[in-house]
Amino acid sequence: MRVSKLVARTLREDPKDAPLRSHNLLLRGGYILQVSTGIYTLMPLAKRITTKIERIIREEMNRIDGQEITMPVVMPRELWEEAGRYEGVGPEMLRFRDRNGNDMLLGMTHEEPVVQAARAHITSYRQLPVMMYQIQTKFRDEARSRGGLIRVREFTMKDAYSFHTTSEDMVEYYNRCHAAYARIFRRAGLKNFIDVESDTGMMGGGMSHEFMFLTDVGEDTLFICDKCHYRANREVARFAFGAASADAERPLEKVATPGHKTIEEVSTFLGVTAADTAKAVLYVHNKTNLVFVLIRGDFEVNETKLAKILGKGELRAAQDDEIRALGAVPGYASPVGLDVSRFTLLIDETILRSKNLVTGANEEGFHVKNFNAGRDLKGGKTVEIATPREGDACCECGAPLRVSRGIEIGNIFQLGTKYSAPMRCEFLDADGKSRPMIMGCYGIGVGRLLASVIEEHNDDYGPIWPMSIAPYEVHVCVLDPVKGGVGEVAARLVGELEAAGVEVLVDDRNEKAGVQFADADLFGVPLRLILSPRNLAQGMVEFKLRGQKGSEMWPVDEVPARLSEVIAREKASYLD
RNA sequence: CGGGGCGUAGCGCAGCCUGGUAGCGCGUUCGGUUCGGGACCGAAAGGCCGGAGGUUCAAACCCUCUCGCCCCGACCA
Repeated sequence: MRVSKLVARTLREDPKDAPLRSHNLLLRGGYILQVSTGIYTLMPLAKRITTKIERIIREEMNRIDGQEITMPVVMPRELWEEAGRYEGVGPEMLRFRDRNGNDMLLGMTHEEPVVQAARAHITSYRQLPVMMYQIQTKFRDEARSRGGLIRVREFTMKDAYSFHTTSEDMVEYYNRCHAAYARIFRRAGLKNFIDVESDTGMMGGGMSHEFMFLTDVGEDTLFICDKCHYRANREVARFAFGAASADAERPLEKVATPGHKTIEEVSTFLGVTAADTAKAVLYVHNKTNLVFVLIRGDFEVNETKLAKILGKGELRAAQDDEIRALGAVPGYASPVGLDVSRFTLLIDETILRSKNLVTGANEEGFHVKNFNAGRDLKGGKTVEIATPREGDACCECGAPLRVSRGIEIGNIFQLGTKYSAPMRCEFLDADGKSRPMIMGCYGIGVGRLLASVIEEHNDDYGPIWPMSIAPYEVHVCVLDPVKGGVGEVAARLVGELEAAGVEVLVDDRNEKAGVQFADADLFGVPLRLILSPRNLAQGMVEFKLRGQKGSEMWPVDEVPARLSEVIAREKASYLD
């Protein structure tokens, strides 16, 4: 390919609105073009990279017996009603009508059609297990897309679905897929990633893991134990509680706290710590059910955990009038003295471990001291819905947890029969009995992976693509092509390399060296050859690795052989 | 959905407060001189000032409404 014909305009000036390194470089190098919020065109360089990433994904999926299919982007409402998800999924699913007035939707994930396919084609245990996957466009109408390709609305995703006769078989396959994912990311050149336990979210089902690329610009918060390697997304992270307080329970005592409502105000006013208080957090679940959460003042409620406990439905913070309707007073609320049958009372484990806490008196301007849940509350359900904090003890080994940020580049779920049962995707077992298939599902965001690779591999001048996914293998700069026959030598050399199967990007423009080098840096091709009258007069060509300072001089006629050697070496370093 | 900000030439921006025939840098085109880290000189092309309505003799500029985009948060994976 010639740079003069490459559809990729590089930018000298910093694009605005692109604080993320990957976003910035993708724009400056002409890799992507925004069409709308969270919707991008991938220009030729980016397309070549994603094609290579997809090739790696295909190889690894095929290696674990995957079969590639393509499912539709547009689906009818009826299909999604079969598993009960049409109503369950929120506005992130784009819905519309076709010309006949049928309710349609844009696929954001493909459990329904893949289950339909399995149901239609698989009837016997003899045919199982099976895995089908696709690499295809998804649309999620994100409330807020951001960061270039990191978080978009339309994106290409590899999604895979496996079907099994037993949970054991599914779990075994889940582990194979787990290993395949690690290979995919390593082959794509990514090093700094881990897997974490995660929430299953709208997918539902049992255990799930997310593969996270660790970076400060990540939008997920992860808790990591460096001692036992427990690691989990904030949404599911657990931690070990300290020993229960052995203090003697003192009698309840009402104290005046005029104008002091927040935990910080109350604890400061009374001269205690936030950990000596019990915080009331009120929610409304499914529009009518009031949920009263009591948690120690120094912790925050993890709403993902809360939603899981409450089950399906909408969850929002309660309004003041709804709180008053229970007889509680906003800012001075607690379950003490309230009719517990009128709401759902959830008591976090942190409360039960503590004694003599300060909590609301349900009276304007008053709190009570020496609240002890075991003594002062009747009813209520004990739960663990506190979000861990940095330094809290690991739930497995007790060592302090470390916090890190990450970008989710892949996830794997143990779905079980969440979709196969309602959709009657069944097989006949050896006893002739009909049973729902046990499923797993596995996703990788291709664009996110690309963006993550840049985040990991770049310098001030541009991306430094790993050879395994680089848009081209070698970038040939031809300085002063009209002088000293440089252009002719370049053409001959490029022809020779291309004939040998090398992917060459050649800068055939009559541009100054600085311009060519700057663009070459933005294109990030890992190997570079520089042809100039100066070098060629000595019969030499300069060879350079992108991102490294030094360079070597190679005799012209040795270039093809030496280059293929380097390419082979580079490629091998990304093989798993 | 809440908070903040921005829409003026392909890109980055000034002009708006204080209304009076639209400007700068980069890029692009043509001619010339240069030629190893974003050269220089000269000429030129390119804008319904996001859209609609209003105020005014006159609106990029003032007012109202709308659409789009960015950042932070909420939400989601």
